[in-house]
Amino acid sequence: MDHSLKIYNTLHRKKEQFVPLNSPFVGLYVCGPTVYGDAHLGHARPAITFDLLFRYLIHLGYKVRYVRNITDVGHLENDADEGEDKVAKKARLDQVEPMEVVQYYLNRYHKAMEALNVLPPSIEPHASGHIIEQIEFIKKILDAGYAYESEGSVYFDVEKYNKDHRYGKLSGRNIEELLNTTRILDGQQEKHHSADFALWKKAAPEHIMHWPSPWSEGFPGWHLECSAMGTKYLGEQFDIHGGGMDLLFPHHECEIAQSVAALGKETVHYWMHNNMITINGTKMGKSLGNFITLDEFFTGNHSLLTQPFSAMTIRFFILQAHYRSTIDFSSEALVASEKGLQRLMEAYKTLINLTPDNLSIPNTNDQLISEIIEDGKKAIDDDLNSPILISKLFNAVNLINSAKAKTESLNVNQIKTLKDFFDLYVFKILGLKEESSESTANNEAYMQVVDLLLNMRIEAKANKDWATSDKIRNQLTALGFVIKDTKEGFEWKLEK
RNA sequence: GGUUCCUUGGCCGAGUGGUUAGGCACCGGUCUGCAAAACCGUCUACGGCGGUUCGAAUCCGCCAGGAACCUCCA
Repeated sequence: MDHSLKIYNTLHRKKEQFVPLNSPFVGLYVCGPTVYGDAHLGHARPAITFDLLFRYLIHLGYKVRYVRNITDVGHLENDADEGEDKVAKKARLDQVEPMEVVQYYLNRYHKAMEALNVLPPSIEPHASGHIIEQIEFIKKILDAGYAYESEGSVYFDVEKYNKDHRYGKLSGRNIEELLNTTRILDGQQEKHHSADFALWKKAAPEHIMHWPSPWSEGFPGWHLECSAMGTKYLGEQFDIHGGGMDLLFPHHECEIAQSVAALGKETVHYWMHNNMITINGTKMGKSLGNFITLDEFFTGNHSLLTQPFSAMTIRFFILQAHYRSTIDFSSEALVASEKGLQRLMEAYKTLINLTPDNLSIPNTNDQLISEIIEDGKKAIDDDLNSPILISKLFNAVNLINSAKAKTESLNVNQIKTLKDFFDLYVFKILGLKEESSESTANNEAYMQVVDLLLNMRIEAKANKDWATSDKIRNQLTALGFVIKDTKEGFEWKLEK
């Protein structure tokens, strides 16, 4: 592939040229949700970030296998190796089967992702559907000597691993200190060290989610699913592993340790991490209780929201910040995004309906247009810098609007070039789309009625009957229509 | 306490050792019967103190404030 995509590799803390292992194939694994509650704004970020990457890699011509897992077992509350399973707890509270919880929230997650125009991944494996693979993975780690069994559970031996390899290379932690300082204080009987993490947990009698294994009736540790399913579908070595920055330690650190212990080599070439969404400067998170679900955004039904926000506004809001920066949520910021997105989309419509100037009319916009396009491509190549790309799109918006106002000139070739630019970057790569306005045949009559009214208003205006013309406009406005007077007559649309 | 990171104008948010980011808001103008929309233009910046440099908001140090991870979180 001929491209110059650079991505920031958390493993080396720098941007690196992206070179796939087996071009034209690219393996991409992203940590998906634990399905025990509705998706919130924070879930939208990795989904959209890696959707952008997925779309761009496809555009570059790669055959991408995108795996995004569903965690439906093994994710415990409070401590990695203590506490109740999140899904099981929800099931107990709601008095339903754990798999009912999983199915219910998974359906809702899919619906939210579709609204956000996030492409479905190639494979969406469930942890509970890969218990056998996870058991096999544990056996390999045991055989290699980096795990031990203790009262029916199996733990990863971090201290031993750290002697041969470096535990903490991704997160930059010095585990030796951790081991030394916590060893004595640790009250947990089963584990040799507090830093050790569970690969397999023996199920307590009241535990409702458990499977047979060589060690006990139990369930797999949380970190294991990604190692097992990632290598199953993408191979023992694959290109990109993504997820939220909060997963860097311990989750991704443990994944590396598991892979190296079981397979003797590192699995992932590029680690990518999206930053958090903050609210009043503090992380928005499930456990912090300050999150807003995506449904609440769509309905506006939350005390922090002044109005509903569409899925595309959310998507645009997220894309307006670089994925490695925190992004601070506020209703005000979302209103700004909503208006900006509207302006971008309007400009596209304007562009399509633009009457081209004669080719013989000289203008100097060829250079400007190629600069905009070149800079936009460079931006996305530079570690997916969507905010810069968007700023370039707005430069194009400016040009388009100026052409409409006849202060700039665009010929047929330039219009075509700009349209291709928008089609590719706005719709295909950034994944923005028109809000669904069902202009079906059913609406045909209604649209003609509005046109009729506005034509009557034109007549009234011609007769300088301002009372009638204002009455039509004001009443349509009150109903939610936006009326624009133009040189040619009028334009209208229905807001929301 | 340990590790890592951040601090940009009214708000959100890029970027950078010397050249307009962009969006939203505000203000002035063009257009309009009046508006809206659109267009043009103006205005608010790089936390504080030192240092390196011809030049730093950009590099270094210190200080202040904030955040993330070190327990589950995208």
